[in-house]
Amino acid sequence: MTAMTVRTRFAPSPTGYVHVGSIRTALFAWLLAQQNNGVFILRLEDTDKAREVAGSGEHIMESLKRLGLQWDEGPDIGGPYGPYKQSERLATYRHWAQKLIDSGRAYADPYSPEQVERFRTDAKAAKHPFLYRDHRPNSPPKWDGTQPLRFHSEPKPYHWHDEVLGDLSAGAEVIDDFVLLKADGYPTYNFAHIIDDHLMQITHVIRSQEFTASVPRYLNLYEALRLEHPLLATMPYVMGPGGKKKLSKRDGAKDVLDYVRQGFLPEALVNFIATLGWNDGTEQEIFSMDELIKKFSLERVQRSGAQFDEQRLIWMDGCHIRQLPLEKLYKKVEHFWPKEATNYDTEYKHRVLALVQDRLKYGAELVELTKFFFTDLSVDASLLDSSKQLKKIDRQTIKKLLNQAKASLEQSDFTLDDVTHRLNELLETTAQKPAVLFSIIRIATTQAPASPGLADTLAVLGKERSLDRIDQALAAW
RNA sequence: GGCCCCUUCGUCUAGCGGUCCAGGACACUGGGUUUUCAUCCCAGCAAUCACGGGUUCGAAUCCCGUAGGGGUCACCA
Repeated sequence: MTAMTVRTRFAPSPTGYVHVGSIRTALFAWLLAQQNNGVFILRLEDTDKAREVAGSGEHIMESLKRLGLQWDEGPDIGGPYGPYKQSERLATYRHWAQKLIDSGRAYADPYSPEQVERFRTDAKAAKHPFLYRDHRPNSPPKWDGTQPLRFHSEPKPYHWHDEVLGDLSAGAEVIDDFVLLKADGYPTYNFAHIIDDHLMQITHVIRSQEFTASVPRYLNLYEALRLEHPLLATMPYVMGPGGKKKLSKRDGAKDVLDYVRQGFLPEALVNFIATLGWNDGTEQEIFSMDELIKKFSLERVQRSGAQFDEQRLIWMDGCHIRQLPLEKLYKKVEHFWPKEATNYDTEYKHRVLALVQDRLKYGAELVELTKFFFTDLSVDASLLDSSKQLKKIDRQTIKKLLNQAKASLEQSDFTLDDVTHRLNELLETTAQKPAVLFSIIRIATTQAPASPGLADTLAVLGKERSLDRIDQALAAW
């Protein structure tokens, strides 16, 4: 007996960008497909033309691609069960709607939107849940395609299993006659996704929490259609700051592409998003893509919401950066050099990158961290005053020490070994602590509040530039 | 209001009846590594496991309540 191919899907509506919360749903669906040698499908649910945002379909695809979540079937590349854009599948939905009409399980809604709205507000005023079927017409008109088409539900209680939440149940009171086809001819999500998941042979429906309350209605519809339902898995929300509300665009949730643009590594973003609400049961925190594919499981997905913590993402990106071989890191941060770096060859930039790899947290930080390797910064004497070690030492002493350093470095060939040797020698001849002597030289040669190790920095900077900067500092201090 | 779901350090979490007066990580604090910032290493801070009842020799873990939070009740997804 051959196991059924696992087919998962990510089905966003093109109404904007994807934030961390929705991308996590996509990631888990993708991981599940990869781990089972299955198929990951991208389907665009563009059935609400009022809310649709032009270009967001492309934007979503770009986001997935940049994170490495490539789909096997989708609107741009097609596949055996296309089209993968719901607006291009209208005839299919009408066909299935007709089946329901024929079996007496769908009927035309005779009310105007205002009338339905009135039913709703009345129910709300009476602190009652709104049920359309309380107003179900006895003899609905023949459906002519201009009225909404409603599902004729058969209310009953349901028990079902959710791969994440476990066994769930709900009573008959939540089952209602929801709209299948809107007056504009487009299907609702509630109808379209069921037809598509079936036709596209989806095995696992992984979706966010707001849909769990609707599951009993879906189950009722599956029965009316005589279809088996796929495995269902509910993802908890990713919460925004404060932890009370789900992450949302309204409250400033960032586009995942923004993180990519800031130079966060895809593998770090994926690691972070995956471990926000999932872990493998060990104390491991840093996972490669391959490890995630191997170890992921729906059963270990958290049942409660998880708050988004950017600090943790920053830390994690630093971890991934440090793990990367220099050459790979070089390729990934190519776009983040200070603009002055264009005048320098790749060998020099490699040497600079090697020095800052340990302290780099994300790509965009590269500018601040390496600026002084590429351009002379104006001499800033306030750096001396803000130094814990130097603020108590008078300018004359500082300049005297710097002159001594200059004298020695003028003799150096500026290899790392020689610079190191001379710096050590200077500590002895000046009888100074490194905290004092090295700070002076460091500030003189970098004019930066922070830099890599002094000997390394000088060796990369080179003799001419280092001595030049020492002279400038001596003149200005 | 009805229905459904959730509840362990500030945050992400481990834990599926005894090895937990609760472990790890982020953040924070202090110390160490020839300067700074960072890495790395040590140490510290931090949850009476939402609360109250049971069950049990024994409960963060099982059961029942309560409270708090969230979701849903659209011709949005």
